[in-house]
Amino acid sequence: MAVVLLDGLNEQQREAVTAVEGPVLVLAGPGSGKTRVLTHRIAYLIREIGVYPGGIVAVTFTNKAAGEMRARVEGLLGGRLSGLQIGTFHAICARLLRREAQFTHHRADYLIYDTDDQVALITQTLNELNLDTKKYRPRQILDRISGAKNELIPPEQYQATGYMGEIVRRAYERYQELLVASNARDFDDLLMDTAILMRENDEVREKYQRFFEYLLVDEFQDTNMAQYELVKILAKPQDNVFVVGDEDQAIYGFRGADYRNVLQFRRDFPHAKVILLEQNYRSTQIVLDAARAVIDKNSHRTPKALFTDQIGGTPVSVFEAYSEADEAEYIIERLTELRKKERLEYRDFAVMYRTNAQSRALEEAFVRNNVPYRLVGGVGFYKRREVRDLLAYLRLVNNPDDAVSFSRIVNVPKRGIGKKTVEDFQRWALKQRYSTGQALEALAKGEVCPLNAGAVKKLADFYALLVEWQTLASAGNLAALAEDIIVKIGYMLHLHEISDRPEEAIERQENINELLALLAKEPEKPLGEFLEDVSLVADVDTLATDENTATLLTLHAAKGLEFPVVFITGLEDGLLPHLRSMDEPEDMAEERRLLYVGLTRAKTHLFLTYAFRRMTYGDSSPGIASRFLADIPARLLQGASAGLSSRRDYQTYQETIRWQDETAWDDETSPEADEARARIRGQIQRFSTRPPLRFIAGLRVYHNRFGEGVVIESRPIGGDEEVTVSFKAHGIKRLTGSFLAILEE
DNA sequence: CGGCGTCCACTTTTT
DNA sequence: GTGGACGCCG
Repeated sequence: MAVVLLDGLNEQQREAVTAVEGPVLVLAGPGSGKTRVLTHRIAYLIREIGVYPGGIVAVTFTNKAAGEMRARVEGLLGGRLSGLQIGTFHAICARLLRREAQFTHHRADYLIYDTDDQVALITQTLNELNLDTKKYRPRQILDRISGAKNELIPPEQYQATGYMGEIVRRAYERYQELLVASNARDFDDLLMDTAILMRENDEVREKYQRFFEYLLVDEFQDTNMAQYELVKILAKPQDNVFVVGDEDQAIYGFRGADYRNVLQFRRDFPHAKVILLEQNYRSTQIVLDAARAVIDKNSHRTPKALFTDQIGGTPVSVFEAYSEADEAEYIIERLTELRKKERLEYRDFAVMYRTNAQSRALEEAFVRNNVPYRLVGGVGFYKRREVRDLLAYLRLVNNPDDAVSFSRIVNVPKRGIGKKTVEDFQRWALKQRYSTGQALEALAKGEVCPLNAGAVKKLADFYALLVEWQTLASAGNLAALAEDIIVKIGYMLHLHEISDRPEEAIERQENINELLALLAKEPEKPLGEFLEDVSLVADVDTLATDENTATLLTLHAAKGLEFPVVFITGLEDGLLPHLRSMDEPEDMAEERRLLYVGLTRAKTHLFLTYAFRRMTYGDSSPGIASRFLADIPARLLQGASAGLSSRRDYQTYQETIRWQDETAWDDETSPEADEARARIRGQIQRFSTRPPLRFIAGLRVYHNRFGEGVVIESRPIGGDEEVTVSFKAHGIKRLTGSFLAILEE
């Protein structure tokens, strides 16, 4: 058996799998088989060491990774495992807090607020405190609160610095009160509350320290302070803690993650065994070299000697597109070509980008060319208005104290409970120290209140509906409950009313049906459990791997994945690196790591693209090649087949890059460096190609409706051209080139 | 109270 | 280019 588990592992991997006792830190480069190490280690612990599965806790970054890990361990051991805990920090904490609810401020059936809920609640808080939400941005306040929670600072311990700090302190205090009153937690609370509970309650802490015998943490570089605190506490007393990470892939700093935890781990566990996984089994040497050239520019890192058996490889292609549409067309062309030439499948291709907004142009091109694709993230299913509405109903049935859900749907569809009524109601509830649910109940029972009779009646009716649904919910059929809600509130009709176009209404209906189907899958599941599942799913989790389609995703979502062919788009200064990161060196380093993560997802083919101009906020702005591009040595690049059409342009491009390579400046921010970079960019742009135009000024053309005309000017749009034509009978029009016939040269 | 028009911020990234 | 927030008016 041991033979099977350790078979095919290299020396370092084997060492990591079998280092059973004490703390272990695995520094794992991309593609070095860390998932393999984790799964084999769990299997090894269970089969060879005889550890009880329930004593093992493995923490992953996404639910999907958790599912995959479980499947792989079960595959190795040949059967289902009960008790083995694999999940995200958030999911594991959520469960623990339910079990230990008696020691916390929340009931066991508390619910989890996502980002949108948080914004709604903080907005309510700010309004209550008479703070202008224009001046104090809800998102900003939430960021500060989130930062505090990540550092395990509850509102009462929050030290306000400055005027803004005082605002945050007051908002934090009230926001937290409202959360508790709604019996809800936000994502950060799951971690903070668990960590504080562990710190303060000896009995509970010792119970879990005993219970969690072996702790394994994946993506350790992306843990924040609260998570690391949990690791430290739960590792004791045996300190059987096994963490796997790579500082070069730390990309969640914005969420409070601190890759320095990797260094800190060595200090906190000085006797930890440190194992380096440096052999890469994923990529060609060229891909690795390109990635390395990019990441090497980051200072304060442990250099790693990544190596691969796959010598050489296909050079990395760089392409300057005219526009984002052109960029997308280029991708489709390369994809189609490679699919034929190299017999690749759609699922072998991934297109990555910095921001979700970039997916739009790509999607359009994929649809237009009938290339099947799947989008990870973006405006996810659970973020759709109709889905959120229905979920809010379910949540309110589950927990009538849920203030956010209440204000979301109390008047959706319209039932005559307007803003004024809701405000009065909330003020009264606050004064009486009632939660939302208690206030509704009191109202329905006829308790005196300052609201007028009509308003009371409407609220009482609404409450009666809720009570009815609660009965239905306890009867246990989720799908039946949801259908009853939809019918009683006339939701399908409402969908038509809020939709601008009939197709939109149909789409919304389909989303509702999808949600119903989801509910029908597990009709017996308790409502609370279903809602928790829903609130903890990330968009990455929805990535189904069985379909044969290309994948569109953000660089963040790409972590942990691999594809034979990877396109990284939008390599422009301001996008990657993102404008918002450009003035902080730490943020710039993270942008670089983000690109590094993207580059190292590729097995054999890597395409890097940027656009000469790109639509943002509805108007077009010029783009310049990302400064990161200049860090990749020319010997790894190919321009010719990447659209740098003429040999001369290609050479100039290569020379430019090579020149840069030799004059590597050490001070990244010096004026000289900036100037040099600007010059390179100028040259790259000047000598790169634009798509050749079919239509040039003076050309005589014919249009089916407008008849004969003469071209004034033309510019490329996607694979097509936008042509301005002066027609004999209709004057000047701007139209798509493919609708024009050329009469004569 | 609700409908409609205007203004504006939004685009970093996610559990 | 678009959705959400706000203000005015019926």
